[in-house]
Amino acid sequence: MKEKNDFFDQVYQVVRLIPKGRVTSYGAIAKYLGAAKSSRVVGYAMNASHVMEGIPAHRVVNRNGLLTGKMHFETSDAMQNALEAEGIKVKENQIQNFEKVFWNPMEELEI
DNA sequence: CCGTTGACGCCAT
DNA sequence: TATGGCGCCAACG
Repeated sequence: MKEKNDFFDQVYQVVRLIPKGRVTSYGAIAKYLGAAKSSRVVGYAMNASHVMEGIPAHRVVNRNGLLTGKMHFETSDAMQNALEAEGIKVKENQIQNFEKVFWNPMEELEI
């Protein structure tokens, strides 16, 4: 089977590898893929991920730990609810202890 | 085909 | 320290 090296697919695979109860940022994924300045594209890929299954987009937030994309979920509470269901505390759309639950693909994974 | 927008991030002021 | 602007890549009108 052949895997597409498309940037989108790369993003999807990294997002799927995010452990439960952990989160990461768009920039971290982009940087991990070698496109640190293309963090926007990561977010765009997430937008398209909603048609895909197995993409825990709720575990991906901006570098501030803010749930910037919650509005793109089925409901505004879906993202926060999903995060809290995994033990992640969210307050005012912002992840608490963000640096503690932050999952860095650069350290956990290997290019 | 060209212009605008977007679930971001960094730099400059 | 806070606010604004630019860059980057892809999709949409």
